[in-house]
Amino acid sequence: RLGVEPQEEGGRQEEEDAVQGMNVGATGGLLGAPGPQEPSGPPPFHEQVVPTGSSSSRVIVHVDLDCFYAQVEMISNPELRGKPLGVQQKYLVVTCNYEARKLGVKKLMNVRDAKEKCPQLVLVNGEDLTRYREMSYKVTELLEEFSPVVERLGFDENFVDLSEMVKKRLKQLRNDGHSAVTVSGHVYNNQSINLHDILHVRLLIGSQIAAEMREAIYNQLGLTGCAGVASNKLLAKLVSGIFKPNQQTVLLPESCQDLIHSLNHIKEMPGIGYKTTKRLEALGISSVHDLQTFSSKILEKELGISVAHRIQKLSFGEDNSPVMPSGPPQSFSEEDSFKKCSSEVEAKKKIEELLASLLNRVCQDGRKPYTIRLIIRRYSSEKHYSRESRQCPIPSHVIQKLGTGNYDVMTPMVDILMKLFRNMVNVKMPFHLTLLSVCFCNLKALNTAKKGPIDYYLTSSLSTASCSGKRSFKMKDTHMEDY
DNA sequence: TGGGGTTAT
DNA sequence: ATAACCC
Repeated sequence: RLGVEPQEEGGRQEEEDAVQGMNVGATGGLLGAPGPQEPSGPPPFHEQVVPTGSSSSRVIVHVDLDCFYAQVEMISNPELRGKPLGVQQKYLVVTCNYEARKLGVKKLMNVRDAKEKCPQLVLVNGEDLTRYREMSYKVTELLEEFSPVVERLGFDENFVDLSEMVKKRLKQLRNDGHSAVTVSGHVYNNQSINLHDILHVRLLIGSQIAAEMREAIYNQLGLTGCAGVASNKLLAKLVSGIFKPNQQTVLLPESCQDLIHSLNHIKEMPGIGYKTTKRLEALGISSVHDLQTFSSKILEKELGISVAHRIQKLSFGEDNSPVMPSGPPQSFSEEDSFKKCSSEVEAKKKIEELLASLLNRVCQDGRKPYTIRLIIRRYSSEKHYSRESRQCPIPSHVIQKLGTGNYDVMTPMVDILMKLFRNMVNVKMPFHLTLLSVCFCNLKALNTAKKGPIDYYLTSSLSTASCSGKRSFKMKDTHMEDY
């Protein structure tokens, strides 16, 4: 099931996947040397078990763009190339290019510290995510052309399940009856490749596809990035970061333990976050080895069976979570943080601003949100930050006016949001907020032409009306009562 | 710490 | 509605 353990299901022959008549040449690309050839070693890979197909052994790629926001900014303004560049949100440098990193700038560094370290640092404001978001989806869509199963992680990372593509290429190789399989990019640990091992061969083909993906992303979008190829998402993600800007690496199964033990602390394990790390540390667990060898029973009692089981699997490099196709977003939100907001009118202005941007976005998306949410963060001196939210359904008459552009949808929405606001914040008492956010969720596709017996009643006469993408919602002068 | 996202409970 | 996770 986990694909990490090559031995798992011994010798069944799956005719479909057997590669016959393939002349396996020497190889190595960058690093590969033919593996040791024991006289009574493994059979040639075209005779081996190929546990692919349903669930056994997968080939996963993790694609991770280099300093994504900075790259987008350099494309927007090529004069920034070659200079140390930081992208600023409020008083933070959230990311920076490699020129800036060489000079000591780090991600999420305070602007003052960054300027001190690097006085020549050029800063651009990155609080408006629009261009980043658009470029991000172009990357995902490009990857979806290779294989439809693409999962986004943030704006700059994607997982792709290559298992089916690899299977097809193996078949093709068999039909062509020849050709050496070589690796593209680095092999983790400089491990020797064994072309008689079908798992190695499949991962090498994955590395070739990964290289093609990076080439396509560069040629079509002008972006560079890293890739990691392995048998599950955890390992692919960990290995993608081994050679850092604009390179790729593949993990062969025999080096899996080395990879996970190269983590210095469990907090570096994707899936183990801030809270879990604290709880594990309280149990005396700090290294991957600590977690591997800790009593499962006690861990379950402490963290619950679900989390305990999942993270202990992770500590062995095992991760059976599927690559879930992300598809279109589940929610749209806009937020703004600030030092202080302490009056209702001030809050209303900020909420109107957030809402105006959101309405444009949701309009361009084409689907309609059925739920709206308001999120706040209250000032608190020491407490680790926590947010509060209130949500409610969007009235159906408002939903229907949502993409039409003809009616004022701001006013009823602002009214709803201010009710949510007063539900959370007692405006008769002093308050101090440091963040406001508005979120549209529960998105549903417009009813398209297909008419089930039920669909008929749900169809709105206005549902496909105009949204050119040019018009924008105004914040002042909010009554646009043109019928 | 920003300005986003996701899923699970 | 919150809490955890991810970037």
